[in-house]
Amino acid sequence: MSSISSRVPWSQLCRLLDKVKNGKRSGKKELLSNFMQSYRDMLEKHRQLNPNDEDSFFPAMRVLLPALDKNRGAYGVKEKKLADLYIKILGIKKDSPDALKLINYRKPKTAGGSVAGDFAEVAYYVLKNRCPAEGHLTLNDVDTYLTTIAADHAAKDNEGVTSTMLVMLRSMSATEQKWLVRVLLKDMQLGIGQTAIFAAWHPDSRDYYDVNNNLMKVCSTLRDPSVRLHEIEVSLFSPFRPMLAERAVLENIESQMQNKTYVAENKFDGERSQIHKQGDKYMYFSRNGFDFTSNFGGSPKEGLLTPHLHGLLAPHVNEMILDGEVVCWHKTHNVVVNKGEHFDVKNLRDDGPLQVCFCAFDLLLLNGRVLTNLPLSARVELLKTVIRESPGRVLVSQQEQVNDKADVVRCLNAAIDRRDEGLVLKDPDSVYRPAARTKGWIKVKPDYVDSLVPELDLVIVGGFYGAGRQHGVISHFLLAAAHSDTITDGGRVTRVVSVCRVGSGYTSDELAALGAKLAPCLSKVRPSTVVECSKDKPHVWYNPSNSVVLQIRAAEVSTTKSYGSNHTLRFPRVEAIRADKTWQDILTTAQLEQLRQEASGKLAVHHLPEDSDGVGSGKKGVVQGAQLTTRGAALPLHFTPADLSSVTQTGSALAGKEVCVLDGAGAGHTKQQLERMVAEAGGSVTQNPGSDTFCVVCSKSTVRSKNLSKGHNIVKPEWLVRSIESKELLPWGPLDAISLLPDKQLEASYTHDRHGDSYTRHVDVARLQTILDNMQAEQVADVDLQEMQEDLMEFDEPYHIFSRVTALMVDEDGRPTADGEMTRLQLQLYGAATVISLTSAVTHLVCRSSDCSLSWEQREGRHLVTEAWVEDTIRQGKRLNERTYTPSIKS
DNA sequence: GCTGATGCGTC
DNA sequence: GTCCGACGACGCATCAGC
DNA sequence: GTCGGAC
Repeated sequence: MSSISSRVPWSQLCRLLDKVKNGKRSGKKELLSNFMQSYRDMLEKHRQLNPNDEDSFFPAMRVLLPALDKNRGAYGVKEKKLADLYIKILGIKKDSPDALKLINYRKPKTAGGSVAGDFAEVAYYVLKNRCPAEGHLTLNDVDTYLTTIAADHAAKDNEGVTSTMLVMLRSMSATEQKWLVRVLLKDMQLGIGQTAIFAAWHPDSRDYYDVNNNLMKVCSTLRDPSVRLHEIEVSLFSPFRPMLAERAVLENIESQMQNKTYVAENKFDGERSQIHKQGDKYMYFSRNGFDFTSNFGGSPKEGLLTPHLHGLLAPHVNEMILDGEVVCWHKTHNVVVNKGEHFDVKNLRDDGPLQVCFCAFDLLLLNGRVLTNLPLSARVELLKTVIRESPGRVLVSQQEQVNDKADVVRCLNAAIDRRDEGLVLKDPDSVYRPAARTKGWIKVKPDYVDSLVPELDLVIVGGFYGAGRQHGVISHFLLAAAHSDTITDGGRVTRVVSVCRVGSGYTSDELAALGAKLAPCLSKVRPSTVVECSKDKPHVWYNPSNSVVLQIRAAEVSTTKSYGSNHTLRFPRVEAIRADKTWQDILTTAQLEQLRQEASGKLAVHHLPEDSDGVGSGKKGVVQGAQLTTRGAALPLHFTPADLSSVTQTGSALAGKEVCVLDGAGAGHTKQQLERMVAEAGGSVTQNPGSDTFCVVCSKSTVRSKNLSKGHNIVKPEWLVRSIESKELLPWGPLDAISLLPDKQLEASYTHDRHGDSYTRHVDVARLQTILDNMQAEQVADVDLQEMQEDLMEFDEPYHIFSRVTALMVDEDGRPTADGEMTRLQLQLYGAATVISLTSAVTHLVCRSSDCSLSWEQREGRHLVTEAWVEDTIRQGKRLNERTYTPSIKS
């Protein structure tokens, strides 16, 4: 029996994914829901014929949510390996332009400005002329190949991976490869995430996934959204997503604590681990549901922990699930060692100075009884009865009551003295909610508090191009400290060494301003003042002597071999852009070393004042002059053309829209005139269209416009002028566009007939003439519309119920209408052709209303049916008699 | 056998 | 308030190239 | 892990 996935062409799924990616948010959900519903319908029918078949939506779901798919292992390929792989199987030279595009996919100059930073998109352009125009694989084929790749990677069979990739290359179009790449990279860029996708599938799917980390189960157990799952609980040997903690804001800590008594625990600095036990069988799962049983021990006879844990459990404990943290214990110093200190708790050696220690803080199941709905206080009481502490091996998290901010501050100060990572505050009445971050637990760390950590001023010496949303721009930086050994007698800094990279803490506006400030100190080669920093060469270098100083916040200083200073920072982020400082004012390597020694690397050494006022006012005098630079304070954003500064806005047709004007020829304007008009109409202008760009304006198809057409709507200057004149955004018809993205194509097909005539708008004489000319010429626009129809999804037999149906949606007066999108999609999904104006090919007029004024003569023998005919036909799986669905005829 | 790249998991 | 993606550090495993 | 931004 063939599965549904073997009847879904991969090409068709890719078209859906393209539409979802390019669609508006609400549209994304609807597209997915429609797809899921039809898949569900087919599964249901399939199951009626084959009651024992286990087929489910899983093959499709793991494509939609590849990052959540734990049912097969890693592929072992990311951008770099994929680049090598493609270069190999395409047989292109390693230094050819296309090979360089793949390897340097982030660099705009080599990869191509508009697609740089999106590896799948870069690959698409490289593959475009090198693979078939249309693929013939099904979803099931791709699913099988992916499983093969994962298996070959696990078996270290590189040749196997290469040959599978080659087979797929030969049977897929470039677009299909693009989506394959996204699945392999586990980053679909759909603009819609697990929450929405789960919600579209089944109301219980998110909760169910949270307790089993198993997409296959989610799909096979939850089939009908109207059938709810009553028991959604953690269960033995299924990894659940552990409960998380929300970040504390010390100023508001009492309201975060709901003004009641909480308990404070140590925040252990190790790795989250859940231990499942039944008799002598044990399993260990990490925070993300990965199985580390082989490291810690599947039985009392093996592993780093189970042999020591087993005997510490009370005799009556048969089944049990513990939640806690595995940390490292120093055997001779008798202390817990910070995670920052160069070890891996999962791979400790028995003969070393460190051993695994489990810090238990919750008990979720005991002897068949699920405890998640008990209050924390009750769970912890039970926890104490099932497990005995043993120094250095097992300990149970100690709790201390905290009533107000002063109590929290006292506990935090004590944590700072112990060099702990921080505190976790818990509501003793709270139940255990898998994966929830905001329902009862709060984490407090010293580095969240301004006054507790020192300012670390470092200078920018390098920049890296970003990916995804930050594509095409320098988005993160290499930072350096002053090299103490080379500071001269006069105290002048002459050399700097790298310390860390940083890529967050600033807004996008601040990043743009930073880019402008850094432009003058760009350097093609490493400046001689930057001492060579072993690994990770930045894409561009900056001269430290006139570069920008950043104030960095971090949790710890630690030693490293990755950076020239031999020091680095844990959790670095930008606190402020210090326009008032130069490289003469930055941290020195000697100071870094001192900070590292001072408090085992922890940067917080001071106490907070224990009167509650001291905290709230901490913000004031602490960070002198450390305000982040704001937009407009420094240079104008580098993408804002200066010649528009004098334009005054006179309209709002383009309010909030960013437009890129390539030329203005068609409308008798210059590029600059059009740009000014855009600004006057409230829009903004860009020279390099990005993801926020509304449209690209140009009069004819050029190399540049073709390149841009993959990610942008390319429209003609006439449309721009007409829209600005009529003071509103006119919808795009086929005549207005050089090329439209798929979602806009669909829109255009609804609002315009096949000759470009708008259903909803008045047409002036000049435009009418254009339309008439166009009808005679029968040119591009018509072809586009036909392609668009062909692109719409269709399924193979036997689900081709509407084959040989050509449908036209009509309103109650029998006139073509753009409404009824759902019915139109359903028709297309099940094999009908749909058109947007009355032609001789039309076989069915589908009326949105239950009565209709169309006469028999006007129908010319066509079927006239209500939308119910479509719905009922799909539901029953066979084409129903049209006559019983004829609308009543109005006179 | 060493080293640097690359990927995959943790935080 | 929630969700999401783009970023930071590490250690270990693996592999290609010397 | 942190962070900013979209919704």
